[in-house]
Amino acid sequence: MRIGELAAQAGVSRDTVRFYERIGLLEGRRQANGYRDFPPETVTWLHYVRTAQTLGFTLAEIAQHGAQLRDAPDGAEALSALLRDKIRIIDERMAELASLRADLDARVGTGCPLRG
Amino acid sequence: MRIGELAAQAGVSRDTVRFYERIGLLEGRRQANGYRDFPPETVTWLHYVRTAQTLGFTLAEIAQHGAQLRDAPDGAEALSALLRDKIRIIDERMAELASLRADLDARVGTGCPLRG
DNA sequence: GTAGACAGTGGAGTACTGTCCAAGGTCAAG
DNA sequence: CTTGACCTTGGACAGTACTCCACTGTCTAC
Repeated sequence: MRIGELAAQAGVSRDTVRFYERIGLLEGRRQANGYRDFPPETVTWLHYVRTAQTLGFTLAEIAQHGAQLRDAPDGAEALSALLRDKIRIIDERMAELASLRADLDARVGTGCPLRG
Repeated sequence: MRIGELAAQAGVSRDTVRFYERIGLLEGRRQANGYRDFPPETVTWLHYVRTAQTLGFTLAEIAQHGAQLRDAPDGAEALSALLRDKIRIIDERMAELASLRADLDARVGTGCPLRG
């Protein structure tokens, strides 16, 4: 898959793909003519990148996830472990939001919410 | 309250306070000697700023919240409205996280989660 | 009246995450 | 064999949110 198709399928720009390759978030194989060539699962990897970004990881951290995956003896289990870790973070984030929500809820309608 | 005390109570650096004043996130009253002088509720405002940042607002947007508050005929009601809006956003964010969690949950333990 | 903590300014620098551009190479179709 | 879509590179630029620095002024306590 060339860069244009990957970009379209993953919903990012070509420049973003090149940028991601530069910072090590994407592996760079090449065709004989110099064009980048990506395997289909790169699309899924980019979706994972967006997910992790949503959870507040920096691209550098996400690149490390990728490196861990490549080094793991069992790739599938390693990724499952990463995902379980993301789920834990989601649960934490939801708990934070719930407490923030309760806090805001308590302030709404009080005489002066800013001072509460 | 001078800048040092505000910074300590709000958990930000003095430079951050000065930066926030520069971009209009904070009002700048001055003592006779030129020192900044903040009312106590600025601490609460800074906490609000952190909350809004957590929810993904940029500082420019948050500064607009502040401007809206100042312009509102009923300050307390205006802030309550802002808070209700934040609660709505929190609810949306939690729904997103829940669906993300379900998605990840489904992938964990499958043969190859990345390709799913 | 001096030391030390605190305050002021302007401006430079940083990290992160892209985004754009110019100049040029590749390839399929007509 | 030219056109147009697609690809390459390097490097400049942008927006966000700080962070640091040098130099200077103010105030309190000894």
